[in-house]
Amino acid sequence: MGLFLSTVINKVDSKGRVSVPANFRAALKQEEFQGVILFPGNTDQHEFLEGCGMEFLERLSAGLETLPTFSEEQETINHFVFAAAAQLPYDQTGRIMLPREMMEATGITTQAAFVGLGKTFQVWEPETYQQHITALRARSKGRRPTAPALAEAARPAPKGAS
Amino acid sequence: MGLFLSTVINKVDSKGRVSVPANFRAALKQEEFQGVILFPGNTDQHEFLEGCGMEFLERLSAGLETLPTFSEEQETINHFVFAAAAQLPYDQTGRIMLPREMMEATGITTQAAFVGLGKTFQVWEPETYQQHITALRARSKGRRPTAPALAEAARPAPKGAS
DNA sequence: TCCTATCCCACGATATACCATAAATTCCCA
DNA sequence: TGGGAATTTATGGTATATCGTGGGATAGGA
Repeated sequence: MGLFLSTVINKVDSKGRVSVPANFRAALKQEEFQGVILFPGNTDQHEFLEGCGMEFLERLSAGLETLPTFSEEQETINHFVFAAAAQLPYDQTGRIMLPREMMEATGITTQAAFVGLGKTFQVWEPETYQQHITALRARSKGRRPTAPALAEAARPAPKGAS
Repeated sequence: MGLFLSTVINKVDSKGRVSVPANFRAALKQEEFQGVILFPGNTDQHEFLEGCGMEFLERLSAGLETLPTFSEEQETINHFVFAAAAQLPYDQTGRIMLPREMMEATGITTQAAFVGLGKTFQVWEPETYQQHITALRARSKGRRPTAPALAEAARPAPKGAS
């Protein structure tokens, strides 16, 4: 399964269409549903969209089944993720249509930043994202967040682990 | 899996193309994706690029899945590694195209130094790298750098156990 | 009917494929 | 041991294909 990598800013036209970056589409090429899933990102301030492929959602759903059925926690996630999600197929040139309410919630008007985060991605209004990433950087100043994680990955074993 | 060894300086042409050193490519030969991944090295001062193969990133991604989905910690690392990463396939002669913003961030113009670091490598503007290595040398003056005992590393591998 | 979503084209920018050359290395055989 | 010959590697230029983008046509639903 491919990973979503790098950050791309694409234009949103007057009809609400945006090109999904070609490498994002490539990461989802072998999936059955040809398109992406978007749902509101942060539950407090809906300032960005979370995105993924259909298979990821299915895995997430499977993970939620470990929580007690009808528990408040499970219900909360169900509402914020599944109920609010939009299943957006590509048109023939690889574009999707952003639902109006998602554009309004995120402030996206003429541009959208696609931010690859590995198994998922995010969609932001570019300036809002810039502020977000600046804040993130300031918070982790001095620390090197990548170092411990890389040491983890460098370990020889995890290939066949499950 | 091969290791990235030695330091090579290659030319960057007017289109931003650079040859990945042949022995680096050999280290990634058996990987599915024929190319390299680059992302900003130091998060504070982006003066060099970190490089690796796709499988390395996939293992890193798998490691991050042990963190809670959508957690802040996971998201922070994702932003610094995946969002800033570029997936660069070789052309038919083993070259990659350096993204413009990476060249600007590192000061790379006409030359790039590929520095093998074992499981990963780095890409520097040659003069900047020279300063860096000089500083490193000064800092370790008199001391003698040591590595973890080899016996420790050999232990987890049951294959050749005595 | 009107509105909106999907399809169908067409265009410009740019990345990728395809060539060709030169330097360096390895290989082979005298 | 030395001197080519054949490969590999790095590098440069040109052509082709892909991607993002825009606009118009068509179909379907309210």
